[in-house]
Amino acid sequence: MGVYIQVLEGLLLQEQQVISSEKLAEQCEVNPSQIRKDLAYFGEFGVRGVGYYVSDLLKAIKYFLGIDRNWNCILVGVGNLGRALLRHQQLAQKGFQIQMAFDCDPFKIGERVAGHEVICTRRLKEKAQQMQIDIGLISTPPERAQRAANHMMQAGIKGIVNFAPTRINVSQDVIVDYVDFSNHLISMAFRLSHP
Amino acid sequence: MGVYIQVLEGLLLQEQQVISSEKLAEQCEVNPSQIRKDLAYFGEFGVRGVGYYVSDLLKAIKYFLGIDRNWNCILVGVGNLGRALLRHQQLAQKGFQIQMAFDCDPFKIGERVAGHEVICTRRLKEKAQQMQIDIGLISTPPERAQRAANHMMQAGIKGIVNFAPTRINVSQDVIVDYVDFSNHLISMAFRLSHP
DNA sequence: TATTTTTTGAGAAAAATTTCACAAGAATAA
DNA sequence: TTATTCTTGTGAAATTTTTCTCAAAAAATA
Ligand SMILES: NC(=O)c1ccc[n+]([C@@H]2O[C@H](COP(=O)([O-])OP(=O)(O)OC[C@H]3O[C@@H](n4cnc5c(N)ncnc54)[C@H](O)[C@@H]3O)[C@@H](O)[C@H]2O)c1
Ligand SMILES: NC(=O)c1ccc[n+]([C@@H]2O[C@H](COP(=O)([O-])OP(=O)(O)OC[C@H]3O[C@@H](n4cnc5c(N)ncnc54)[C@H](O)[C@@H]3O)[C@@H](O)[C@H]2O)c1
Repeated sequence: MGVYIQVLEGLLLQEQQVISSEKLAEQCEVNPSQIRKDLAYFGEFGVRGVGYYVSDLLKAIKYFLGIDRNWNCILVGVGNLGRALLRHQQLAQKGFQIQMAFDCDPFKIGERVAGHEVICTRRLKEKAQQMQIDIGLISTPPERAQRAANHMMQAGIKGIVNFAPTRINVSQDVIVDYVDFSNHLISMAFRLSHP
Repeated sequence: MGVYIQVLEGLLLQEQQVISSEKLAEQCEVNPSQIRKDLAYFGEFGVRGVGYYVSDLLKAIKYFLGIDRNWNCILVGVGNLGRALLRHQQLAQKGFQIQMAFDCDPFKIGERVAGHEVICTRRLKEKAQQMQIDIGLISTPPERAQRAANHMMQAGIKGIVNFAPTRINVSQDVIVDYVDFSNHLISMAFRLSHP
């Protein structure tokens, strides 16, 4: 589904107003029926004989996915990856604004990164509860990921995206999503080895 | 499959020598049959009544996936994300060593990042051909990703991992893998919106 | 040694996903 | 107006993935 958004945003920039499932499928590298099935799932957005109106379709997809609004995020672990994420303006443009950044390293606390003052992790609960935080991003070393998750749960955060390559245990009302780049490299290694 | 490695590596550290599909499944948050099917696909590694020998299983999985060797990588685009990747030692530990880093910004060329001298992208072909490079990582802005890919293809690179949120066109003997964090955030937004 | 327990490997069944095929709606051309 | 072309939405078919089940192998116990 993310691909559709990516390609449709591109079409919008090129000021293309209408696209057929066939053309969209080509750009997304999927089957046209796949696209029609996916889109039909949440409404009738196409016009027979014409195709889909790019702008309307984008709005519909975003509404369906729940990204027609802003989501408040915090980040724990201001290291190499954490800094990159804080400086990555596109996240905010897509509606995922990192509101605060935490670290436990006294040398990092107080430092400013991309307009954020790095705050001590011990103050996470207090700080995060002042604002309604929806999503927590973990970019600590793997052995600290569980601790970061615990802090987030104590602050009532219900969605955690974990960039550290380790599983974490959470109460069952919390949703965890794991991001692991190395999986992509592994997949690449596999595909290159089995031509 | 990446999850299995992650969890098995953890078990190895804890010096646990044997694990059953049931216990492994618990930690990986998947179904035990799933694990047995997956593992049986490339051999008989389990021992009935006992389970799987962690170390042997890891070796077998790594061999099967083609990550029992080193893969030479280069990176194009030494910005926020590029720097994070260059400084991320775990990649090299996993057998994906970033051998060279390229950028087109004259202010960045010559700079040293994590032991790498940033090289002008125009010299990519010449430099990359001196060493057998397997995989190219793209961390340029999206509008420059195609150009980066073209440079890589000219140097004979057959695997491209694209961190820029845009599709790229490649000749059919080149494998592309797309990494897009925002997909994870979108998925999280969706799951939080539909409880 | 015989019996019970544990746990895999794999065939069968179930579920989910993807693709096909085409009727029907909308635009265009005759 | 009528025929033709284009393209969606959807039921049916095909394929893939996941889960269930259990015989059989290995270890533990009696
Ligand atoms: N650097 C990358 O490109 C990259 C890529 C993929 C995954 N990752 C993963 O992301 C994580 C971070 O990687 P990195 O390269 O930024 O590491 P890093 O060591 O540069 O940064 C980790 C940061 O977390 C902080 N920290 C440690 N414990 C903490 C705690 N309990 N609370 C708050 N902050 C804490 C440290 O002070 C440090 O600033 C790692 O798990 C790594 O495997 C990194
Ligand atoms: N920063 C993040 O955390 C993050 C997260 C996810 C995805 N991304 C994606 O990764 C890419 C890079 O993000 P960033 O934040 O590092 O951006 P950035 O602007 O900091 O870095 C981009 C770098 O690419 C270089 N560059 C531009 N054109 C080039 C070319 N033709 N050849 C070589 N180098 C070139 C620029 O000089 C710059 O150094 C973007 O596409 C972004 O969407 C970034």
